[in-house]
Amino acid sequence: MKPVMLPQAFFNRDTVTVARELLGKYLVRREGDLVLAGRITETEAYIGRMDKACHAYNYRRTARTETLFAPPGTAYVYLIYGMYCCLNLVTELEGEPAAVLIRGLEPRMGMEQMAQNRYARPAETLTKTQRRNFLNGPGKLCKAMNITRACNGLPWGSPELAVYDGLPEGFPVPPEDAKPLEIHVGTRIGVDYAGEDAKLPWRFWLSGERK
DNA sequence: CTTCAGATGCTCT
DNA sequence: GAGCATCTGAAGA
Repeated sequence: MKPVMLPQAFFNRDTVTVARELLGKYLVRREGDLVLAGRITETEAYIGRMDKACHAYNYRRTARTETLFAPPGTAYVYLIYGMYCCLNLVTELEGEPAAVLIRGLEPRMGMEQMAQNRYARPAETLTKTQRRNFLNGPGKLCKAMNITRACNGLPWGSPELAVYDGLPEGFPVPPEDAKPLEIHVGTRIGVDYAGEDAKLPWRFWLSGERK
């Protein structure tokens, strides 16, 4: 199967649907000749129209949330806890502030570079625990792929950041990726401040994921 | 395996 | 000034 970048229309849909359907797709990060990629294993939906957990709840428009009002597929990257970045992809019609948070990946391309970005060491020197928890968190995957606030607002179609169905030419998809997806549903992480909305079943992950 | 303190700076009130 | 869509390393079970 030939790899194709998801069309922008993929993101111009209900956010919860997009979050579910992003599982198993490939996040591809490019910087010059460098190509990094990972299979998406965990996502969460955030919908400003009615969701207290969303930064743009009730259409709140500030310098930070401005990106959430951008066209579908736009990258929304923000700093959290003063140290880590989180990557989201904007969803729904332009002007509807909503996005999917990418919470977890399995590494597929550029393992060596990602190990350097994350631990400043060769991949072969990583411990079992480091290897097992390599990209299973929103801050971890951004660190590994050098996704920073400089990526905030990147429009859909930018080579620097894209989501593919399949891996780029020359990189065979592992057989395990061809198996049918087993999707789990649960509540979102770290949004207790959102009251009742914290109970919404808007987190999705593939079996095999830890946590 | 688990819990837990501490890091660190931006965002909004 | 308070709080945050997190992570790490150390210590204990």
